[in-house]
Amino acid sequence: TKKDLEQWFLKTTKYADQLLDDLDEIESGWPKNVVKRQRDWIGRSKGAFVDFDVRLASGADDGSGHIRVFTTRIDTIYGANAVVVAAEHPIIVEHLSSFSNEVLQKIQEIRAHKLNPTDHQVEAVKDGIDTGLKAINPFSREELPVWVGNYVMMEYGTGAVMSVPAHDERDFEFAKQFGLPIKAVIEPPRHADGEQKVRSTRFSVPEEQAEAWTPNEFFADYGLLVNSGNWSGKTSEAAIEEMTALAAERGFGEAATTYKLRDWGISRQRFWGSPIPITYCEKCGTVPEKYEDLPVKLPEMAPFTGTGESPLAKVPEFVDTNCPNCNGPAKRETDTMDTFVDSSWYYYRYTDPANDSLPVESEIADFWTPVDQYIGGDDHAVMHLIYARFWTKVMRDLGIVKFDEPFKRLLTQGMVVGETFFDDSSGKRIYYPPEQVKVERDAKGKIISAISKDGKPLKHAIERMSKSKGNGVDPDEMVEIYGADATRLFILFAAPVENELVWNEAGIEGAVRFLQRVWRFAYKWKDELSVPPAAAGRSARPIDHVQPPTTVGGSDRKLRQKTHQTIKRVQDALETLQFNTPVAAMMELSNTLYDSKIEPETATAEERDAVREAVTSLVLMLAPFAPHSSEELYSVIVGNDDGMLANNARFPKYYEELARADEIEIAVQVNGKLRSRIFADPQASDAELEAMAIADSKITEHTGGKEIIKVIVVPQRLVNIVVRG
RNA sequence: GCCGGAGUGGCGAAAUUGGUAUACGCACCAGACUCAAAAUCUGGCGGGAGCAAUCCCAUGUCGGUUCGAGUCCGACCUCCGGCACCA
Repeated sequence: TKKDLEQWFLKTTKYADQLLDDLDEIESGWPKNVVKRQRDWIGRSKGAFVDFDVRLASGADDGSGHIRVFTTRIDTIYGANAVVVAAEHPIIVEHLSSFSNEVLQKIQEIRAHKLNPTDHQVEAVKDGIDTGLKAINPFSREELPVWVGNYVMMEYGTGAVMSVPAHDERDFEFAKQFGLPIKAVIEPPRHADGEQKVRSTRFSVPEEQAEAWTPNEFFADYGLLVNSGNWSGKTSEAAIEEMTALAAERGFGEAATTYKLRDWGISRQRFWGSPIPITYCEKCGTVPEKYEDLPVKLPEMAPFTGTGESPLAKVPEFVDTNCPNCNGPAKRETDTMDTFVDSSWYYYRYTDPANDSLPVESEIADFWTPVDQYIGGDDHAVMHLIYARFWTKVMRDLGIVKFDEPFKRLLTQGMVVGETFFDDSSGKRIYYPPEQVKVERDAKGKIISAISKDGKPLKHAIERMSKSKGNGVDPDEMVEIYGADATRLFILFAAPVENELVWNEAGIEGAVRFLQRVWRFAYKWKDELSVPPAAAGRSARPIDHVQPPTTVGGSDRKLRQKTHQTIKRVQDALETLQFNTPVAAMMELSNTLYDSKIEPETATAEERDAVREAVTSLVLMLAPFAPHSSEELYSVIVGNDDGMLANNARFPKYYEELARADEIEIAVQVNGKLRSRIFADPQASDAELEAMAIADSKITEHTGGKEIIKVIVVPQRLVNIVVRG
């Protein structure tokens, strides 16, 4: 069909090495598991191609050439007992007429099973048949049978492998299944004393009978070559290098690298999407649309064909066109592009969205990109994030951008997930909404059993929320009940962004209470909060709501200290994209405000300033987390409704000297065990701390009558006294 | 099977990266207010012993390094995720 033969591809494989190697460049800014998945997906494998000459069953050389296999273990080639090819391999197609019915039937069977994998069997059973063809091992000149095997994939490597059962698990299984000879040619390496280097002892060759011996286990590690002609005695590493070189020299092979990554098939048979701007002319062949006639526009309407062919093919006004080259009759390509094509470069387009002659102006793209921080779900780890990286490299090669990688840092936020219940006895999962399921739980809340209303026992899982699974939470409902701010605050507070969040409404009340506490406190101090007239005047300069250090000591001191510590904590956390801990820090500040017991009626001038500073800072820091409440409270503070932006508000400034404590608590340990705490001036010297610690009454109880061997002082933190006796 | 990641209270989670484990919140218990309830406020809240000061044990398990380990090293157990005949 058209789909098989006329797909449009982008040559991602051409960039496979760059896509893999450049990961090193961005690794530090990307989540580990995404980098790993990309590496696996690209799947670079270094090895060699080796050509096996083909003979007919009669032994005659019919000139049908050779079968090329890919192997990473050319050092094991003397152990090959067969060449196994995929059912779709050209050599099979070529010789179909010469095969027996039995062989033909097996080939059909394997092909059919591949097209229609009935079940996802964990362990697929090895299957295959000897075709009768022969292949000559170019190293040993041995004649080997050519088999068709269901475990060889046409899509990877060359679609043909040399089967070395003693040193490959799959070949081993295959050989056992069909009683093929198993010959060991790699021996585990040994130390000089004869002890095996490789920990596994499941494979060892009894030396005197190595030739006749059939192992009952395979050994897949590197080792020393045996039974390999002149190569015997070499290490795997050396043999791989030298045998590959020899193959290249003699012309029956070469070093080769293969990838799991495939070229990117971008053809889609849809009535929507970006058209592929190509026409097919009877005279000129495949001709791209003229630059000035771009973009090609899709018709408004297209019928569904039901045949798998693009609906656009049934729209003559679209399909029939003139050749951009000779102006003769021509047909348009009716496939449209994969949506990943668009998502590969939308972020560049954002920088220059109105440009009608270019995707993006190079200078503008260079100014804004690469993207400093990209955020998305880790479901895009391989698809979108590889395509976008590929696209960027192509743009770079076209001279549009000057860098290799589109996203310097990547954050994969976790998803909100919920419990799902389903019945899969029919083979398909039929989901039941949680409210229709009777659930029995143990003391820890773990599900013991789940039964549907009509009495069916159900399986359960925790999955990404979706309508079809019935485990979704309606955000509007949450907003209705708790408010948008509390809902948002709770989600941010409940867990680190990258964690999955199992939805549980229980905690959301805490967020509501916190916002209410802040709100109540601010209103209690309403009349005291307004900014001093000097600062309130509108100016182009941002308003600093935080005053530099003035007072030292006093009841306001503690509050100011907490305020400035909180500012630092929130600021640091936001810079590293942590959103749960800053919420905790702000809750602490709010608690300190209540604990301070400073009342508007009785407060001193310094206390009023301290409270104003604390509340204002809290309101400003809350802006990213609870924007509505924050704006409302801010209007109370500045006395107008223009909002933070118009008022030039800025994130509160933190002063190191104010954040610093007057007195710090120092842990005192004896032999590493906490025995006491002392309070000391932060400036106290190590010697002073040591003296205080040794003099402490709780400490003398533990050190009395014992010899002090040494004392470790960690500045600002602890003193550890090591005693003996 | 192979490859990653993670195991801390009843629960979600903190811990300045080797320095006072359990911050903050939820749930729970008690008290205040109330005719009562809700809301709010106050106190408690890892386990064990003790009237108490205090002591012992505890970050999946076992061992190691260190004055000191949730954090580093080794082995194992469990859970989650990815790949799944990739030659």
